[in-house]
Amino acid sequence: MFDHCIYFNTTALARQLEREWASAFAPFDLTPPQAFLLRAILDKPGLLQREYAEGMVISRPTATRSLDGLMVKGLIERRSNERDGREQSVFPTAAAISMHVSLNEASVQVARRLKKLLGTEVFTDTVKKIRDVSFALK
Amino acid sequence: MFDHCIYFNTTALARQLEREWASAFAPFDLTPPQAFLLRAILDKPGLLQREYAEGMVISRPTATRSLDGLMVKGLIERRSNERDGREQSVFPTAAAISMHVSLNEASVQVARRLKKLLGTEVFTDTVKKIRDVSFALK
DNA sequence: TAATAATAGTTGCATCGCTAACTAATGGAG
DNA sequence: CTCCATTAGTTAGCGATGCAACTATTATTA
Repeated sequence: MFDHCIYFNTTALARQLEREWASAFAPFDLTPPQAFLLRAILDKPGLLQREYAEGMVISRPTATRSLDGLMVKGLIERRSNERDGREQSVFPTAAAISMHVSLNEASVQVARRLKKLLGTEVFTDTVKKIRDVSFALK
Repeated sequence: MFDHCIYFNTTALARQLEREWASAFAPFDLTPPQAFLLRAILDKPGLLQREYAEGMVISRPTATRSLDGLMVKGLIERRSNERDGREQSVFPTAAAISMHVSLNEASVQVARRLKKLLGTEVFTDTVKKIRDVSFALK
């Protein structure tokens, strides 16, 4: 019934992909949102929470709680900024740093499997189109 | 950083689209998931909860709770099946039926706007590609 | 027929996401 | 310098979603 609806099909796909990446990150005891946020922090440590929120395209409240979760797991730490008391810079702990490579690898493997399943070209073009729509909506 | 990641871009787009359709359905006091489920029921009344769950690509527990919400709003009713005591058929109330046309229209209008924004061809092709990935993951 | 398996639906629990509203700190205008 | 606006982050409250485990009912099998 909603075959041509971009909302319906995108949200459905998002849920399916969530499951794929959940399996991939399960060995690390991380959910996909946690894992992606951590990967962003590992890639560019020391940014503000706000900046990670922007990068992940989530609201700041969501970022607060995701970071809370990562802190409970001992994977990040917040450091207050001296020049501006409002800001908090986020850094990965040693435990997180030791996961860096394998975390990225886990994600790459899922993507690789999908690429094979769909064909590299289709895969790449699909991602590009999704990004285009996303960009147009900003 | 996740520019080429299908998970990241799809979930981000899903959240953006959620917002677009939320505005469209706000006048009806319905969230997008509620509105889409109701539209499915209006389109094909009398199916089992399980069947609507399948159609919407959500789990049965989620369907249970979404239908609870629609029932509280007086938009659907559940009827126990006599031949099989486990089953419950779902029907729209008169109140829901009176919303049918304008509900669909509200959704069409958002889609129309996006189509214009992106170009009909790009739009259609994007939806098709998203569906292809979704199908491949089944 | 009695025991077991399968199915429909629900409930408990957890995560993720949002908006609105809040606190605390900084910046700017007067 | 003081008042007001802005900004970073948090909290409260809600809905959506899933998995695991449960109840009730029906179907199957021995």
